Amino acid sequence: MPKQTLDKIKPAKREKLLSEAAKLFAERGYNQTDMAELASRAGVAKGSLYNYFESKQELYLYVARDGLRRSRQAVYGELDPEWDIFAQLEHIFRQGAAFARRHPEYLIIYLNVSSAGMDPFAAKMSREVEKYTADHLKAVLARDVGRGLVRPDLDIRQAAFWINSLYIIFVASLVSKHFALRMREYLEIKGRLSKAAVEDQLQRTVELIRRFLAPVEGAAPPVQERN
Amino acid sequence: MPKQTLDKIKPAKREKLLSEAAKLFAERGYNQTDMAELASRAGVAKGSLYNYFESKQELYLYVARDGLRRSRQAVYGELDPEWDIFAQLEHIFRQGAAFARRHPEYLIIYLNVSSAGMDPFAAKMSREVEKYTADHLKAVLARDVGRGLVRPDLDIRQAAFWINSLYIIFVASLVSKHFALRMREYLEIKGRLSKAAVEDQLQRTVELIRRFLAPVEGAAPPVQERN
Amino acid sequence: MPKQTLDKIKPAKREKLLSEAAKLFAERGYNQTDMAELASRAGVAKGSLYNYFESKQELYLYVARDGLRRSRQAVYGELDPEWDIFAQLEHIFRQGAAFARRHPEYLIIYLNVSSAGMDPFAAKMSREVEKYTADHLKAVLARDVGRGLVRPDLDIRQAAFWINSLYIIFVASLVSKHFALRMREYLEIKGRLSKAAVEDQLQRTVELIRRFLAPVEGAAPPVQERN
Amino acid sequence: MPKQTLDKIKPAKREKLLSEAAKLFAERGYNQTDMAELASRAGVAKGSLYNYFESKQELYLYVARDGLRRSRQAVYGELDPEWDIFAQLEHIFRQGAAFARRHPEYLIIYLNVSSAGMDPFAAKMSREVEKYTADHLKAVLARDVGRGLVRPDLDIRQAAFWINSLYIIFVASLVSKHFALRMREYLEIKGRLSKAAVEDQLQRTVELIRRFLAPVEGAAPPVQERN
DNA sequence: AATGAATGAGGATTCATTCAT
DNA sequence: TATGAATGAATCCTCATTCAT
Repeated sequence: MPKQTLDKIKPAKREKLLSEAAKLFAERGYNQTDMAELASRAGVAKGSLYNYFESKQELYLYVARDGLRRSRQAVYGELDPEWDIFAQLEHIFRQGAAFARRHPEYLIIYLNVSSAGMDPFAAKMSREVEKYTADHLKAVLARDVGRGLVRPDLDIRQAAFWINSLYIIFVASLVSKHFALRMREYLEIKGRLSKAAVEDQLQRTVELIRRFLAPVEGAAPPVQERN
Repeated sequence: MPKQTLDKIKPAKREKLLSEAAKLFAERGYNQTDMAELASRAGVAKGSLYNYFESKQELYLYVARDGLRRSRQAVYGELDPEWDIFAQLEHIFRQGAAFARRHPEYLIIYLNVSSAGMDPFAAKMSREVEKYTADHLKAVLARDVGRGLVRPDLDIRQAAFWINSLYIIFVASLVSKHFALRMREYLEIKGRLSKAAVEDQLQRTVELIRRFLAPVEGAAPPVQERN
Repeated sequence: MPKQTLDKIKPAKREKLLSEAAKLFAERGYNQTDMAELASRAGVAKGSLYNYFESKQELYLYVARDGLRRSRQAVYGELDPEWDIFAQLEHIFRQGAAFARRHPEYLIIYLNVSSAGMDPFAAKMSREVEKYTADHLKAVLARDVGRGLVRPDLDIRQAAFWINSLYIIFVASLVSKHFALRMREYLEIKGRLSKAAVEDQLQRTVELIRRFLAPVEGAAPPVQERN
Repeated sequence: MPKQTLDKIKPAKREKLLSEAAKLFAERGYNQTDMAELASRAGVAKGSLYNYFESKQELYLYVARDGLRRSRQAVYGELDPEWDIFAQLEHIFRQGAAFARRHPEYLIIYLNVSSAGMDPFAAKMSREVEKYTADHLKAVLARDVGRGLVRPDLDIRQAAFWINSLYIIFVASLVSKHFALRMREYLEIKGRLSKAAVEDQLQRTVELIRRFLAPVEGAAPPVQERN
């Protein structure tokens, strides 16, 4: 979608631009982001933005997709497909949390696709955002039902939906002022969310899911070793 | 927060104004909503808006809080505090779904408080939005632990957090284009979300929660009869 | 120019209205004065202002003329026409200074008639503002030339013009931020203008004029006694 | 205070803009001047004004200061500091009158700084406006007392104050509708102020001052020859 | 006569996008 | 290709005045 020109500029410059754009869009929201300020922060001329992208909307879309790609890389990049679902989920949550700490901007942008007035973006992005994760979760769940690690009566689609829902709320709580406050309210945490509190919450959530997935008669299956 | 003048105008006019404001804010988002268009849709003069509210921001805040009140009334208004947690949750989810159908605008506005650039609003509203539900859920859970309806080893704060998280995702899926698409993707639903599909999803989610809360040894407790 | 209704309201209310109007016009200037705020300060309804006056412009004109009348009363009201020009001038300057202290608003409004954008008012008021003083000064000067108190070669019109010019600058220095600062700059006065400094300046100015008017050969004529 | 952009546009365009701005501000006053109309008169887009200046207020301030500089240049630019005070005063009054004829707008703007509601501007400009002239007048007077051209008992600060007061009233009478009318009223001039009448008034005023400054025993000193 | 809600023209400022250099 | 000045539609808010009660 961006113009060819974008590929011709120095990678460092391109990185800087995309990174500043993501931060600014996350900070201000789409409408409140000023192309002039963006250009200035990125150290390029305002007009140059229009050499690289057709419009603000294209730029936003590109940044959002770029963020999605980075997020996916961060979360799934080092995930071994052979791990069982429990190992994968713990990995996913932990990498998600780490990514949220490093690049809250991309998660904020993701969360924003569901905002009022962002329907044009939702129409273009939602499916591609969700499909990968949905397919992955379902495939692993199905496989691990087959392996006897997950209870056989599980409704896989529902399970994937619920698990991902908890993941969304979890990462949202790490990057959104509102969701962070909500989490602290529910969990009665005073002050800022510490790294330890996040790790604790992560483990509790994964444990919750483990319990939900595990075959009923026995205890939860042992955590599979990875690397 | 609104000016006194707002109380002095005819109720029908006030209703119309607040209702159109909610719809427009939900449709366009805060920044893209034009006060002139709002006035025109509400059938009042632009200047009149400023007789009722100090600013666009005050108006938005009032509409958001008004929506919260309506939503709470719709969801909790006819809830009998004596019902057990399972009956209450089913009621809450069902009333939430009905309210989402009747007034998606208020839920959309609620979801928007967590959007980028809405921090000023989040700072003012988040706590009051979440506290009521958090306190209520925790109280009922604690009571029903005491009654033996809920397993005693339950971490009540965590449970309340997770239950409400599922509720948020559930209603979001009914009002947001993005979340609706996401739900259809996960659940492999073709076309629009039918009322029946929503009811089905509602029951599955409540059942999931019931299972999670129920004392382990026995089956899930029977659904409590209400009137 | 005001409507008849103005005469029918209680004098105290009318006084309050005119007084608040003068203060507000002086404080903010004509354009920046808000009829709503004026009404509120005066303790009347906004609509009532339009029962008393056709428009903001009429109101302003009335207040300005009213101020002129008060100022003239304060300055000339107790002046004995039989006093010589020197006694009269000292009286005028002193009463002018006292009036400036009591009612700076009216002098400020007078000074404003010469502001940019106030030509419509200048067209209506300037002559009536200036004619009285001009005629009076010239008459007394002419009389006192006849009495041998003022040098016979005096150009009476010029003298009246210059004397009044000094008077204008003198009172402007008492009520206008700019002219006060200018006076302090020229006279090298630190801090606020004290009452004593004003009296000193008054006497110096009157003495200057006395010297200018006095017949050349002799000393300045003795100050005429008045009750 | 203006933005850098102002320096980067073509001088003719900048001149046109500043000149139209001065005229419009002088014609309408600050508040009544519409940025859109200004842009249109200056032949630039409305938005461009905001590329040059942060705000209307900054623009006004710049125009006012620019006018002050031009006025000072016109009046003092060709003044030889070696001239005696009488030659200098005649030069100042004459150049002032000429400048008032060429650029009444700048003098009108100066007079406006003392208007009601212009205190924010007065606070920023008054001292810089008055200090130069005050210092200059006092210095020349002191020097010429030393040279025996001015009577030694003169209170120099007072004299400077009075002389400048007469100058202000003189130029105000050339540019302000109100002061022009006042002058015609005092001097009983019918119709417009002719150039000859202005020159006559100028000479009379300077003669008045000469008489006031001259050492008492002798006649006024002869007019000093310059080039 | 008094009130204050209603009106809408007006006006400062913003900002995505264009385009000449 | 890079730049940033130019543009003008868009938008929040003000306020003199009207008019129904």
